[in-house]
Amino acid sequence: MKFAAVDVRQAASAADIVYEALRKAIIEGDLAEGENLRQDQIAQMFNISRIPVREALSRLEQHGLITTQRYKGAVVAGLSIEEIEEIFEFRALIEAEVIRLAVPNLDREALEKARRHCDAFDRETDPHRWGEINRNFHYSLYEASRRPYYLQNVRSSLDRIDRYLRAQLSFTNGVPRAGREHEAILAACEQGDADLASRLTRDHILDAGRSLMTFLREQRG
Amino acid sequence: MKFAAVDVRQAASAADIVYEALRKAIIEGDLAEGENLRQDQIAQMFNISRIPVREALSRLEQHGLITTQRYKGAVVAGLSIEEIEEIFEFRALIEAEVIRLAVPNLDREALEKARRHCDAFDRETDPHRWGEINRNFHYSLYEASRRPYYLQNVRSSLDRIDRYLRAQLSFTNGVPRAGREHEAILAACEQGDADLASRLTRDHILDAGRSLMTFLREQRG
DNA sequence: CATAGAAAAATTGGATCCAATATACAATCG
DNA sequence: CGATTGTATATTGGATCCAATTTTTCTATG
Repeated sequence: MKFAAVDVRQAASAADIVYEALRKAIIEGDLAEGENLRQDQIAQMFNISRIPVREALSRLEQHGLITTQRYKGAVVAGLSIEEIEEIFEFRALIEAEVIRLAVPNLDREALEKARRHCDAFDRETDPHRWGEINRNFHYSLYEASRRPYYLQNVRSSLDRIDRYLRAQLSFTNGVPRAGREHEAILAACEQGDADLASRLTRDHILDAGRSLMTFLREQRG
Repeated sequence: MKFAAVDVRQAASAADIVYEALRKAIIEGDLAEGENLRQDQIAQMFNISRIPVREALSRLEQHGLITTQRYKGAVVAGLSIEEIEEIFEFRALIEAEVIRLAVPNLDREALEKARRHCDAFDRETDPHRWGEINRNFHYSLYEASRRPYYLQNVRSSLDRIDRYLRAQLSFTNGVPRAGREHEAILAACEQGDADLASRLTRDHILDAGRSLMTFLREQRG
């Protein structure tokens, strides 16, 4: 018997849907840090019971996106300046290595894809989309590293600080600079210079971290 | 009225207890990879309902220690040779950096603690304890890095491959070598040579990875 | 005896209900 | 009037029950 190849991914469970929705809302900054997350309220929003909501919240807590206290509930986790600095330092280390490993494997297709995301980033005017496109650009290069575990950690660390990064990109004029740095990274990749791409990626992340720090220090006083 | 200050930490929930117990069993290799984990069976072992068990399993899945399929249940995750290699490579990167950051902060107390764990590792004859003592030794140095996020990732990556490492230490004679490498790392730390400690840590992890690879390739055929 | 199909058992995800505890607010007492 | 105590409400963690689906077992048939 012949049949079309169908993506038979298991339909997402309710807990999966809630988890993804809350994760997205947190990393995009739609849920402010410190905001209360009531199980019942979330359950009603999705028209489900609290059971899958609890499961979703438990997962979010494992990833450090929320904190929970018995009888008190969950709140969106806030990060101190020191914690944010540490995560940027970590990202610089990991992502510099990931792109170093990726460069030898980058083919024409991957480079073209990265080019499209790079251009899209420069053209985009909606602040809410910068974060997404920024991820797409970096991931399109990182994927060639063929290191799923590294990528999982890249994603996890970026998830934690993405909302701050997005806020900074929106409130300051960090976008043109990020765009230029993207161009330089992509050029190094196109020339097959792994060391240069690695150094530029590291600097790109540390620069963004420093900008964010000054932004936050002044915002938080 | 005077009274003693008491640690009023919230008693762990049932889900926490199950999570920690299963995590320990998996990383210590008491649960073999591929082994089925039935919610009902686990619930009965702990005399609780399936609800907290499900929550614990959901968390374990987030950490990559098990995989689940609807209507089929959970199995202890097995890692391919490539996945294990990648995790060792990742650990080498992270832990080399962590110890570099730690060395300047190591005080007399931390060094003495590390020395005790180092000696205990050499003296220990029970294979089941090597993994634990190995962790204690490395963590006692890493903690001085004052990088909680790095340490979280160190723990998470070590969790995934610890059972293979323990098996290899038990079945081959990798312990004396690891002991010598620990000595060298500790000596570099005592001399305040961060770069050397970093290089030695990196080599220590990569060496262990290579030993494990040859062990596994021959074991798996 | 081998095999296809039906029935039974096993197993998970989710809904509803209950117990435990924190918080907010009213009642009481000095 | 302020402080303290009691009570009602809000909220979470867990138990029990139900629905959906897979796996296994049994049975009928060629």
